[in-house]
Amino acid sequence: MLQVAYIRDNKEDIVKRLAKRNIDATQMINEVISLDEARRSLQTKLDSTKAESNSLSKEIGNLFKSGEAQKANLLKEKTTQLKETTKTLEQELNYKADELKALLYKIPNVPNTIVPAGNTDEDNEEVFREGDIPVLYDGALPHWELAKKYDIIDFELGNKITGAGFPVYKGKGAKLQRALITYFLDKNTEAGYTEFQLPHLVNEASGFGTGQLPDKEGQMYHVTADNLYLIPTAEVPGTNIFRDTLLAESDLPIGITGYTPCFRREAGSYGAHVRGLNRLHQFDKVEILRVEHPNNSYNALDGMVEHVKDILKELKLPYRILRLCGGDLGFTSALTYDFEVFSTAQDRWLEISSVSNFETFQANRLKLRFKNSEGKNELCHTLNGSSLALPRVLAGILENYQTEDGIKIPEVLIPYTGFDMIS
RNA sequence: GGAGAAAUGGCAGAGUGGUCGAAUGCACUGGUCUUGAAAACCAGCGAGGGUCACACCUCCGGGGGUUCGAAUCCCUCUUUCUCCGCCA
Repeated sequence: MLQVAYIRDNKEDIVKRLAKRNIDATQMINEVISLDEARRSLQTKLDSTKAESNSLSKEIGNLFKSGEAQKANLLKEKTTQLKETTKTLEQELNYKADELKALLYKIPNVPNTIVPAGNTDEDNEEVFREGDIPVLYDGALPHWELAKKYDIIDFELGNKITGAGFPVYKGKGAKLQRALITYFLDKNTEAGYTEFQLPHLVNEASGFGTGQLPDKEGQMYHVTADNLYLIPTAEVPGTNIFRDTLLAESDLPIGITGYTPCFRREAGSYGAHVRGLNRLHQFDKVEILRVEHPNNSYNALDGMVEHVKDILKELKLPYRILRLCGGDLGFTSALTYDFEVFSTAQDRWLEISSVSNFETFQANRLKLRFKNSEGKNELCHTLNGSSLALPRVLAGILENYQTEDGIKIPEVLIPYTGFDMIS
């Protein structure tokens, strides 16, 4: 959520930068400003009415004390009137404030100046590419075929137990999955992130804190009996650690990491692009999350990108990094880098990580602040990224590491799997 | 699930109808002292709204009520603790 004061002071710039998302925010921005003006003038009226009745109350108290009950009772009548005025003003004020809030919830974050303009993923800007694309043997298979051939992932069994999009990992497949999780967590903690185990269900307040609510509830599984939501990403419980928090400047930066399953309802879509592990209702992910001083957040973003690069390099997977264009940028993000692994057998790029700086957009909603060197409370910057999302990394490994004799395990993972080949 | 107690500023913790946005301690900031640091002493120090700045308004877990006036009384919800029950 953007801050009203920021909108007031940077109207033109905001409209210009939001245009990169292909939205014309002029009207919304103007409405915010006029709603805020209306809100403030009501607030002023209400405040002075309350001030009057406060001072009358004091007077009444004093009169009763000095035994002048008659005078006091006269004043009481006056306060009754003021009370009614207060009530109506309060109602009007609440109405305006709600309207303003609802509108603010609808305005996405302002893209950073280096975000390229564009509509679709085709307009994303490739900024880096590394790793050799392997030449595979004749008859190389996509991962869903490999999964069947080596009996390591069972999609049909998942259908039986739950439904589409809930695969069952078996034997060496399960072990490889667990190896990846442990390896990612180890890499992250080595880089200074503190490991957390977080709840997989969150309450409504947390959903609002990170922006899944009020508009995107359809994407989450909802446990209606207890009004809880299954997390779509560890970002939700992880970021909400810091809801309503006032930090000392010396607490920054904070880096945390956590493994969680992620649950996403997603609108159903079928075809090769969502086959196998490409898109699931339940998948595993290791997330990194940072709370930063505003002066350092872009530095930190670069650091996170380097960190993810390092992991992919160790896994020896061919990948590229994209700077997302305005049209592809997430609602809450100011700048996002996507990582994609090239899947040779599918002959396409698979998104495996998304690293973003939200600047103060989340912090404003969360009320996540720190006391700065001037003693003033200032909003922190928040960032997060996947490091990494499991299914597509797994798909990438299966497809790129396949040989006619079986699937080789990347060297860095062998200490974690205890085997070097799936055959 | 049953019975009881509690929720107050960054933290701890007083405060049971008016002068309480709230004692005190810790933490923090500035100063004195010191070669420097520590200690000691002095001063400052909650948040949000509002204002050019003041004034002023709101906030004592959330919501509602009583009252001229509520941190304080009542209702309700949530959470925590203690005891009992049940259970991995």
